[in-house]
This record gives sequence, structure tokens and C-alpha cells, in this order.
Amino acid sequence: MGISEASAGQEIGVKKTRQKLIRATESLLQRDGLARVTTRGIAREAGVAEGTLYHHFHDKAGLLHAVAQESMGAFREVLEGLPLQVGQRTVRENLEHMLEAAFDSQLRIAPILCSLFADHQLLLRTREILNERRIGPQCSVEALAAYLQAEQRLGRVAVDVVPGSAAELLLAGSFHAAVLDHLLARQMNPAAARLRLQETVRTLLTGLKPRISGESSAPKDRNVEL
Amino acid sequence: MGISEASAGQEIGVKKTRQKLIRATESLLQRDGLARVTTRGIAREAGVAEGTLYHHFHDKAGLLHAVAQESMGAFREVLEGLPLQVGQRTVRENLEHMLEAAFDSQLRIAPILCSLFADHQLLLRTREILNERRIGPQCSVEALAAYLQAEQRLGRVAVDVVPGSAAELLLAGSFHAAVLDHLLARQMNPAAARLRLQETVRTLLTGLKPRISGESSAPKDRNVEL
Amino acid sequence: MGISEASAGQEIGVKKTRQKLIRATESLLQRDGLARVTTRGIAREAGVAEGTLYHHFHDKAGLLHAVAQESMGAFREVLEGLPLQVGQRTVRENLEHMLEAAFDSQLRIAPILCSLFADHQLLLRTREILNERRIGPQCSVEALAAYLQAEQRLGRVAVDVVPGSAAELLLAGSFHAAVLDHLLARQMNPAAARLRLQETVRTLLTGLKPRISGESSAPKDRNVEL
Amino acid sequence: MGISEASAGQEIGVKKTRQKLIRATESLLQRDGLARVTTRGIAREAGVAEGTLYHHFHDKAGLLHAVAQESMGAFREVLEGLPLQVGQRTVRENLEHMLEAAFDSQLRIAPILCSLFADHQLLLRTREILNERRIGPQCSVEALAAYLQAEQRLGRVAVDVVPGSAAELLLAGSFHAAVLDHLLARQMNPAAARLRLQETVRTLLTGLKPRISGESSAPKDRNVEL
DNA sequence: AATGAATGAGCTTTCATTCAT
DNA sequence: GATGAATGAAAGCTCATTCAT
Repeated sequence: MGISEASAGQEIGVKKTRQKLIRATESLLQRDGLARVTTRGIAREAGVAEGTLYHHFHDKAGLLHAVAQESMGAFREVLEGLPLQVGQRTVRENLEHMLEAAFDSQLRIAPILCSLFADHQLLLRTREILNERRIGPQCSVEALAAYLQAEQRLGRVAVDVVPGSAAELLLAGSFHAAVLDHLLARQMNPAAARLRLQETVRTLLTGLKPRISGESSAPKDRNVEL
Repeated sequence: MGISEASAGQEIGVKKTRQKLIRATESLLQRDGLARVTTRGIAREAGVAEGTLYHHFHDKAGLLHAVAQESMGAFREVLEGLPLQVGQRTVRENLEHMLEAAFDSQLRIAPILCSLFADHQLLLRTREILNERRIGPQCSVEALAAYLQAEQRLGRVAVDVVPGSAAELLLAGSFHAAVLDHLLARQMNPAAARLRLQETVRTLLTGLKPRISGESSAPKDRNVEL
Repeated sequence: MGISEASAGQEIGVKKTRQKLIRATESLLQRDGLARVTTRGIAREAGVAEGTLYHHFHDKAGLLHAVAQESMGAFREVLEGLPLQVGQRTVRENLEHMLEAAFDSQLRIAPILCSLFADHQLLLRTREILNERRIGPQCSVEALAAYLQAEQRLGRVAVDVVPGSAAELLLAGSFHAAVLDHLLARQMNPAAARLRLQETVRTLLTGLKPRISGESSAPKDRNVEL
Repeated sequence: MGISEASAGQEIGVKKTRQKLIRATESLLQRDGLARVTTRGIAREAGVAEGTLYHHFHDKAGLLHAVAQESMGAFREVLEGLPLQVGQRTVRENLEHMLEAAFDSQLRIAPILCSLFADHQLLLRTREILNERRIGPQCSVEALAAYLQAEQRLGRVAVDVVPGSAAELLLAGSFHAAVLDHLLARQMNPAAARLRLQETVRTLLTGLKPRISGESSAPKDRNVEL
């Protein structure tokens, strides 16, 4: 709240106070966790007075939901491009690409989403929003399942696969990885994370069943088989 | 907390106060979430005075860690029986059985584990415990991976499968399901939950790749192939 | 506060904003009580911006005083017509009529007047106004006492009565009724309220002392005796 | 919260904290008015920590009600002795005595009672208490009316008097006086206040009606007539 | 070991007031 | 004159922790 910043804020950000609050909250949520995030801290981080928060949101929960919604929204967009890729490239490549985007998103959302479990009242209100607005994790699963079904029709995915189950497994894999990375403070470099996801995709594509002939998932037959 | 109850507590439970506190905390954590759990609430639920808590634990965080430890510990036991089953029955049956147990455990732990994300200070100390005591999710993954590797040696799992990746995928599936069930307040009956897990196992066993011949995962060849 | 309403306000009420604020405040004072009346609420009720209040009044207390002054002023007018009625009709009728008017006024003022006790700083400044401007309850008492004294001179009121005491008793009766109606949320219909006041007047006219002869306050001798 | 006071508090007042809080609140209520009374101020005045308030009362309103109830309680006791005095001394003396007690009580209660009008939420809860517990002003009226009716049977009060109406008039007179004394900051010495009340009683006993004969309320016939 | 009244820092929220437009 | 976003002091209240008993 230095002088320069204050005047700068008035020049540039006349109507951006709301966004500043959301960004500040998201940032603190990531850094300290829901329980440690106070309205005082948010206001300080956003560079505004504490009372200002209440001009833009009904209360702290309202702000928190705005943050949750924005984050969830990002989640959604990731999956919206999927339908366009049906039949393009290989299934493996599409899934890898999708899963990387999902993981990035989940890595950001996971601590916020998980935080909700700390306050069942907040969890309750979030549930309602998720149901009303048709957003949230289950939508991602549906979008991915739809993609897999489309590929199934093209013969690029085995006919006996249940698309919903496979979609859930993939997203679960990346969500689990995101949660564990946070929980264990694993500092994954992007390359390692990508490799892990590729491994996940490969495992699911191949399956665990032993195969009689040499129909392994060797790189050579990528384009042919899938 | 009448007189009779107090003395009864002294007769029977002289050294069980600690356990009562842990149970009470776990129960409240499940019901209300970390943020709503107060020392007063815990004391009331446990049927002791508020001050008593501090005779058994250094502070609230200490109690919370004891709870986390117990919960995480339970997670471990689930997987300890796995090595005994190598080569027994079918892989599918073993995995189904294991995954059901894991899911039950995760359904209980998920809200507590997730709650930790609300308080990064608590998360930090929990991390240390997880690392020191060699408990927690990553141990389950390792145990399951070891089992898969053993089956791989017996030829009951495809040789080109990375056991760690497959193990993570399975446990991720059940963890994801547990979190979503809580988040969306899905009331799953046990039968439906079991079916869902069986579907997950089947999907992973089969894989997504289309197969030329009719080597589907039809029920008939269960015992033969796996 | 849409555009049309704002411009309409500028056309018609250019200089009535002050009155709108006073009316709005009075109305909210009645409905919610002093403690619940906020500048924001007043502005909204008056249909102006919050800041506008400070163009017309030095601060919230200034506005509150304007309201108190107006209310108290209304109290005075009620009694101004009394002198004209000396010697007219019966004393009983005049008193009944006066008391009804006083009660109506007090029913409106009581909650505002009483509210002042919640803030002694406000009470202090109100006192000054009451003393300076010669308005307020004690003026009503004096006006009524003057009327009674005039009737006393005409022999329509007993010579040994202290006019001030009787005047206070009458107004006290209606004030007390007004306060209790508010306090207990008694929903009095006008007819019942009128009857109660008539009873009050009759009681005071007759007095409690037992009388030897049958000189009751029977309706027949109304005009004769009074 | 000096050291000496703290230890003194622990010696003497182990279980009197609740009373200290009530006394402190009552005192501040009188001095500053409801709106200026803060939990912080109460705690300081009582010499305890702010949080202590919440060990003894659910919230500020709860404490306020305890205060109101205590004050009201004093009001009640005043009237309880009345039945014993039926037929004793003169009616005038009994009423004077009663009214003095009522006035003392009302002088204390008035600012608190009136304060309630500043917060309609508080008013609402008070109403409920008044209705449930059968206390409050209307009970005083009833008790006094019962006394007057008893005197009526003994012929010491005129038969055509409506006891309820007369009782209300008397208590209204003293309530009105109490409110105005506060409102105008009249510093009445006890003697003047007593005289005023005696005047009130005399006025009501005599009535306003002019009397033909000399049956005035002269001091000589006190004991005989009443 | 157990108690529970007391503590006080710190939380969310309200609201009268200011001021650039 | 009018606006309303921004302010920040102060309110009511919570709760982990202490300590005399």
C-alpha cells in the first residue's frame, strides 16, 4: 500500500479491485491453506483496505466461491477442445496431451478443492454450485468419456471398453498424482511429470493382461494399431 | 459428565482417555471438517474436560497428528496381506478384493487427508511423519506394485507393464472415487461401489487398445487367462 | 437508482433531497430501531447515494437531530388547538379528544424518543434542542395544564386540583399506553384504544375517593356537571 | 486489572464473575446507553477478560437480558407486598408508598427499557421473555389493580372506579416522570420527587370533577374517609 | 490425572465518513 | 449537488491454551 502503488492502482485498476482480491486469495490459498487465509491477509496481499472486500463480495465465503469457480472454470476449458481431435493423430498422443493439461489444472486446483473438506459448511455450498452450474470434475469425466466413445466408433479404442470407466481412471491418475505431489512436497520437474503421465497412458492403453503373441505396445506400431 | 460418569471413567478407562480423544477427534473430523473441530468440541465428544487434552498431547496439532497417524496406519494394513496372495486365485479377483479394501479405507481417510490442505503448517508436520514412519499413500502404492511385480514373474501380468504405474492407477481410481463421493455427496450403496471398482479393474486389465482377434475379457475366460 | 430514476429525482426533487432523507430516516427508525439504522440503509430508502447525506447534514447525528426535531415539533402542534376549546362542549369531551390526538402522536414518537436512551451522546444533544427550542413533552404538559387552569376558572374543574399534576397524569397515561403497545406488540384497533383513553379520562375526572351520595359519573349528567 | 485486584478477585469472587458482569453492564448501561456499551467496555469495567463474558452468557444479548431480568425482578418485588396492606393505614398512604417504590425502580429501569427500542431484534427477544415469564410492566399493573379492587370491596375506593384503569394511571404517572427526568436530565432531590408523587396520588384520589359541598381532600379527613 | 473458569490474541464483519469523479 | 468505491477503526465473538484446584 505504498504511495506509488496506491496511485498506480487508481490509474490502471479502477474496476479491477475485484480481480485483485480473487488473485490475492488464490495465491494465499496456495501458499498457506484455507485455514491460514484471513480477510486481513487477503486485503493486504491485494493492496486494499479490509472493508473493500465487502464491497465486492457478500462475505469471505462469497470470495472463496468466486475463487473456486474461476479455478473450476479453467478446468472445464481444458476439456472443451477434445472433441475436435477425434480421429486426429494417435489416441495415445491425444490422451497424453489432454492429461498434461488436466494435470496442470489439477495441480492448481487440488489444494483449494481439498481445503473445502476442512469446512463442511463451505463444502455444502460448493456442492450446490457444482450441481447448479454443471461444472466440476464429473463434467471433465463426461467430456473425456465422450471423446473415447467417439474414438471407439472409429475403431481406435477397443469396443469392449467402458468409456466412462476409462475416462475416470485417466483423470483419477492425474488427480492422485497432483494430490500426492502436494502432500509429499514432491518437486517434480515438468519433464518428469510428463514422463509419468505418458507411462500412465501407456499402462492403460496396453492393459495388464498378458498377451500371447508379441503384440506389445512397441513404438513401431503406434499409428497402425491405434 | 455427571459424578457417576466421571468416576466410572476413572475406574474403567484410566489409560484410555488418550484413545477416547483420538476417536472423538476422528469422528468430528469426518462430520464437521477440520475448521469446525474445536478443542471444546473434542473434549465434549470424548466426555472429558477441555484441559485434559493437554495432559495427553502437547497441543491440538499433536492430537491431530496422532489422528492422522492412526488413519494413515490403517491405510497400510490394508495392503499388508497382499504378498500372501501372489499366485492364488486370479489376479482380477485379488485386485478387486484389494481395491475394495482400499476404497473403504480411503472413504474414511479422504476427508481427513484433504483437510490437511487447509493448514499448510499441519501439512508440513504431517509430511515429516509420513516420511519418517514410512506410512501413507506412497507405501500402499509400493506394496501393490510389489504384488504386481510378483505376479508378473509368474506370467500372470504382462511383462511390459510398469508395476508402479499400474499400482498407482488402481489406487488413484479408488481414491478419486472416494473424494468425488464426498465432494458430491453421492450416496453409493456398497453393491454399486463394488461394481464400479470391478469395472475399474476390468478396464485396466484389458487396456484400451483394440485387439484383432476376439480375445475379449469375457467372463468365460477369467480363470484361464489371468 | 436506475438512470431514469436519478434524472427524475433531479427534475422534481432538486431541493427535496433533505426532506427525503429525513422521511427515510424516520421511517427506518420506526421499523428497525436506531441501532439498525445505517447511513447506507437511509440512502437506499431515500433513493440517493450514501455520500449525498453529507451534503445536507454534517453527519449522521445531524440527520438524526433533524428527525428528532421534526417529530418533537409534531408533538407540540397537537396541543396548540386546546386553548380555543376552553368553555366549549364538556371538559370530558375536550380531554378525550385531546388525549386521542396525543396518543396518535406518541405512538409514532415513542420508539424514536426511547431510542435516544440507547445513545447518551445523542440524548445529550437532543436535550439541548428540547431546552432551546421550547418543544418536547414538557411543553405539552404546560399547554394542557394551561387549558385545565382556564377551565378551573370557569368552574368546570375542581378548584383544589393542581393543573400541572392532572395534565401530567393524563399525558402520562397515554404515553405509557403507547410505550407498552410497542413493547408488547399489542395490536390495538382504534376503537379499543379510544375506549381505553375514555376510561382513563373518566377515572381521572371521577377520582378514586368513595362518595357518600350517588353522584356517580353516569352518562346522564355529563353536560350538567362538567 | 491491577495485580492486587486480580488476586482479590480470586480470593473473594470465585463464583461471582457472573454477578460482576451483570453489575458492570448495568452501570455502563446507565452511564452511556445501550449503543455505547461494548463487550470490551463491560469486560474492562468488570475487571475480567473479554472472553470470560462468553463463559457466563451465550452472547451479549444474553447478558443484556440477564440485566433486564434482574432489574425487572426488583420491580416485581415491590408490588408483592401490596396485598398485605389491604385495609391497613389509609389508601392514600399505601398508594404513596407503593408509588415511591415504583418510581425508584422505574428510574433505574427506564433507560434500559427504552434502550430496547433502539434494537428491534432485542425488543423481539425481550417480548418473548416478558410473555413467557409473566413478568414486566403489565404484571405490576395487574398487582396494583388487584389491590385497588380489594380496597373497593372494603369501601375504601369508589365502587364505580375501574381498578385496572386507575392502576395504569398511577404507574403511568411515575413511569412518565422517570422517563422525563432522564430525558431532560432533571436532577430531582428525593424530597421533591416524593412531593410530586404525592401530588399525583392526591389528584387521582380527588378527581377533576368539581364538587358542590366542601368534601375536599383536606388533610383532616384522611383517616376517616379513606 | 483431571477439571473448567479464565485468558487474550485474532478472527470476520459493519459502518460512518471521505473524496475523486 | 450527487455519486459510490474505498477506507479503517471498532465491534461481537471464537478458541487454543493455561493454571489453581
